[in-house]
Amino acid sequence: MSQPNRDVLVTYALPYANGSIHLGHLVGYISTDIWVRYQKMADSNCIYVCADDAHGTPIMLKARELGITPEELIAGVKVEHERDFKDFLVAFDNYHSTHSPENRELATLIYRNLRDARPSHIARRNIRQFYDEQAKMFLPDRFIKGTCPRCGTPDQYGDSCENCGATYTPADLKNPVSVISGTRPVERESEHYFFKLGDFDKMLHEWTRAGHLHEAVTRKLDEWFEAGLQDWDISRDAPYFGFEIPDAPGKYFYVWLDAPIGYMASFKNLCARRKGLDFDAYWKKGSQAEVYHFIGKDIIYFHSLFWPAMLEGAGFRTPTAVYAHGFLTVNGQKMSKSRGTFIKARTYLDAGLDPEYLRYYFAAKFGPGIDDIDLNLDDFLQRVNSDLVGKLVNIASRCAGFIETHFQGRLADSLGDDTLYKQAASRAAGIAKAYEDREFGRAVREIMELADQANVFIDERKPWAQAKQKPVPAEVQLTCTIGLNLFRVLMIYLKPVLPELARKSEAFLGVAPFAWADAAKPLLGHQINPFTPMMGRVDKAKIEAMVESSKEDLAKTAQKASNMDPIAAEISYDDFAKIDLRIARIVKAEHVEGADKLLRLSLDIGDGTRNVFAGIKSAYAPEQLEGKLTVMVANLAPRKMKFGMSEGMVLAAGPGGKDLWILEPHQGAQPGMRVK
RNA sequence: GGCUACGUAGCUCAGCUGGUUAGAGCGCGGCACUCAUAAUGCUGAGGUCGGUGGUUCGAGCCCACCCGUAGCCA
Repeated sequence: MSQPNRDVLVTYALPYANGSIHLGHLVGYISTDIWVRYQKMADSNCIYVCADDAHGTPIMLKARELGITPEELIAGVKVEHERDFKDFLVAFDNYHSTHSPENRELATLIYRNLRDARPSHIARRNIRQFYDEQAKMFLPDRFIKGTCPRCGTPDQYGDSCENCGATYTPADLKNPVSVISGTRPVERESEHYFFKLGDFDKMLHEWTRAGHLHEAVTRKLDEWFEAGLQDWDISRDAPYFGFEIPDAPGKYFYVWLDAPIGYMASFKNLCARRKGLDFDAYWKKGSQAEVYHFIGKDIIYFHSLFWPAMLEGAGFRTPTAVYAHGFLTVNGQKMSKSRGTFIKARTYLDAGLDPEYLRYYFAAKFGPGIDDIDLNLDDFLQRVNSDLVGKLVNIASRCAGFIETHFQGRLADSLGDDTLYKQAASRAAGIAKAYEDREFGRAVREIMELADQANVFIDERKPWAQAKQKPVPAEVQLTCTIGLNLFRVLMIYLKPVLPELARKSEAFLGVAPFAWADAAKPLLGHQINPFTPMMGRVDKAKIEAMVESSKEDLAKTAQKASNMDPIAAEISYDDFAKIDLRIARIVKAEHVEGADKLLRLSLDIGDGTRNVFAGIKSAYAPEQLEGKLTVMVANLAPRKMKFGMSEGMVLAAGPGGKDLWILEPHQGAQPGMRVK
């Protein structure tokens, strides 16, 4: 099945340099890694590149919050990401960053090519957008919150409602508030740069149905063609962490413009170090090399519309295929912080779980479609233990002892009856095709079927019974030689999924690293090494520990991430009871001469009026208040102020300025009633 | 709300362009074996294929509507 001379470049979507890798990410990185490892075993010249996606507002703000530069932030995250990938045996040929000289150069080149095309594929026009006057920046939709215009749910993001699913623009929100400063944003005009996607309508229409995509993906994309391809806003105003647009001071490339270019940049960075690797041979128009982008289903349209159009417009080749996969659910549900199923890669490893368990489990469920993959933790434990330890490794384990003790660790010179071996070896092409087609689930099913056959075979031959004869018959050596050769074939087939277990198997058998073609010929008359357990069983306690520490993990970060004032120290009821809160009628409200912030309120609490100065002038006019009921602290020690005595205090909430709201009781409450 | 997927035994999944009594693995029950990390083999019990209606000689597979789940909506 090997196809020499195949030049293959593979990418997986770039992780955002703003947070940790979690198990959901790993579905994609691992499945892509499996495909790449298969390609390499089958003699393709296959290269797997990736990078951190390092630009954009969230990274800029997170760095600001941490009091470090964005460069420092992304450098730290990159180290963490690379360590996580390495520990899950995801073997990139290069891992770069979109904040790199290569990416700046390529983004600039692509932009210039698009802009200078005749007619130009870049347009400029003014748009209105929300602006935070305090933070002095334009706000992305996700940084504006407000009340959903459709269902009235408060505290929803500027692009959609989590409650009713409505999508809208921030301008539709009721009471919009900037997440950054808490102030009300204002609309402001600014010039933006647009990529004229509509120029590529015909090209994309053809491209999306020319075998580069899964059928379901093509159907999904038809939505955009029907609606008509709109211009794509590729610029953002300063302050922004990214690359400044050429000849456009203060304007930056939107993070999604330079992110896919990061694939090329990472590859280019590798070309500079690896002999014989030529950037143009892969990316020039008309290139015969194959380029595959593996992605999650959430970012299909960036990769299947914008990206091919950009490449086409800028004079590069378009991808051979874009392969989208589904999302990860845990125990049948979306990953959840409160359930402890939002599991970081590092949390899994720290719990002492073997990364190959997860690689196997994902592989067993992975297919070419966009169906979600469920990590059922009970199933995970049973399936991995049964398949990997009980069936697969067990074959080696139950044969090795006989060879070692009775035959000095030497395999027989022939198989005797080679029917079963030939049968197993003949499956190579079918399993190769399953890998090639990303039908890893099918591949695993076929391989485990062979493992079952091997165990049945050993059971039938009963070497343990024969080994009781003196001298031990050669039949025992034959049986175990067949058994170990079947194990070897299985490990060759599984090497893309289980590279570490394959490495241990190679060491045990005393052979060079497995290649795909090795399955065709048995290992005979060969000295093997003593067997040592290669893989332990999944420990239920470790899974439980992982879930528990995921809960703790998220509890900590949630606390840190929240802008909310921390809840004050606990008090007893007695402490609370000391505060005498009363319903009060505002009988009079007036400005105080010489005071910027204060209003003088006369409050009636049933036993005559009291004089209270309240710092609410910025939010209320006196006439808005007169006659209203509110709540006051009635037993607060009187305080002498510049303008007179203040005999209590009214209760109000809000960050201050215009955003200040006094409390008002429901109808029926009367002045003087105690609030308790 | 619109669109695209998905919804098959307790669990995880296969089911080719519609065709006789719907499959596998795990788990569970029984039996056997004891070489092996209490691993393995044989065997058994489990499903009105999300719901309703329709097309057809015939539907898990086609159509309509509904319910549930995931993702997307520049």
